[in-house]
Amino acid sequence: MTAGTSAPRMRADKERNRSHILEVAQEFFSEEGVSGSLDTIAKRAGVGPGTLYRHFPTREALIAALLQARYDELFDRRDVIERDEPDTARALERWLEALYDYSTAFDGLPEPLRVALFEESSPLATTCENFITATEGFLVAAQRENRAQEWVRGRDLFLGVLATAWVSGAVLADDSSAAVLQAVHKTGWMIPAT
Amino acid sequence: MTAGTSAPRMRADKERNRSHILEVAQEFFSEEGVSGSLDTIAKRAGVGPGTLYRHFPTREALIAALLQARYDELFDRRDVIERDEPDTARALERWLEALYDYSTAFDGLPEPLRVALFEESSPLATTCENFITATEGFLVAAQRENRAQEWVRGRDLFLGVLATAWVSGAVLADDSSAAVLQAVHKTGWMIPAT
DNA sequence: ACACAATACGGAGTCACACTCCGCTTCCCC
DNA sequence: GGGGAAGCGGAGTGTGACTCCGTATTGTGT
Repeated sequence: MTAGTSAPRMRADKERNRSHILEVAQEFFSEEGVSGSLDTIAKRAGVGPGTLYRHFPTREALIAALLQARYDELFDRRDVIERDEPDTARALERWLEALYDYSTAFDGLPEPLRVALFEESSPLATTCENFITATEGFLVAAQRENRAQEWVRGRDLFLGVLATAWVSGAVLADDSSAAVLQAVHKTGWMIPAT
Repeated sequence: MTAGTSAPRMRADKERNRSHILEVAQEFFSEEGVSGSLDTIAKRAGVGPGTLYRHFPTREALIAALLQARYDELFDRRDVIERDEPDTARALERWLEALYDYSTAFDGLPEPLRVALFEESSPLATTCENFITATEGFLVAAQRENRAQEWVRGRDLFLGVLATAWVSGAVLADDSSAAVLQAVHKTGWMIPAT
């Protein structure tokens, strides 16, 4: 059989540029947050802006490509939780923590993720959908054992995580608000074990 | 005695321009959200950009001026709640609803408010501080009667409200997520009456 | 009523960033 | 190693934030 429909093999220079841009963008977004200047990324990568935009037509596309690696890692984490966490509420909690870490990967990341939730054309949209589906899985399991409020949905919890991550983005290093808000959120959806 | 230090009386044209800019900005921000183009506001108001920036040196200053009117209204609401709501938890809840309405006044308003919380130089900063103080008042009263978790602070609840408002900013009209998140938040900080 | 500071105005100008377009280069296959 | 397709660079365009200074408007003292 052939290599499959998904990888028509790239020209060498294209592939080289693409991965180099991603490296540079990774570093740049880590320093400046996801709303830093794209032209600067191109300059730092030693390519023209045209090249950057040909590879990643929008900022969201670039972010999506960067998140791809972490995406796989996140779903590994999900599998681990599913495998060795018998307590359904605790499992859901751990999954939400994982999601939180994911959406805190870069400064300002929650914003495009939130937007993507309501624009199906965004390259981040399907990513978000997957997160919601996974969340829904953990949530339903917890609800079946009466360990989560039955009036919440996966979508709501995902938005809650995003909102918490959004707040953290501006929180001072010594401020405990992010932790408190996570606790409020958790106390809100969870039903304590009997 | 003289008119006092606070109002050195403005030149007629200055006063006229200032209030006209505010009218236009009010309408424009209502349509486009608080991150719309300032130059466009100047154009619509029939003044040069210089005039707009002389009156309101930053976007935050303009927003702050616009919020001033609603600010008074909000604190009236606080007084009403304080006067005729004997249930301390319900009083806090109503106050948080008022804050939520306030921070939903314009599209995108939660963002500058959040930023202002961590930049004391912002003209919105003192506004935020007042909100937190007021929230703290309701919260402490509720905590004294064991109707609110003792590990939350006014600042946390304010941030929680902002976060909820932030989510609502992108929510589809028929989506109930905003309401659910508010409920999660409430369930999180509140302790049911015995 | 008038002149003359003082004050405020307007809009052209600068800078930074997003994003496009096309002549030229590089690659790959025969 | 030749030729056509694929990709590249960077100059160019458009928009928005924000400044600067010559000009117009205002209020006041005479």
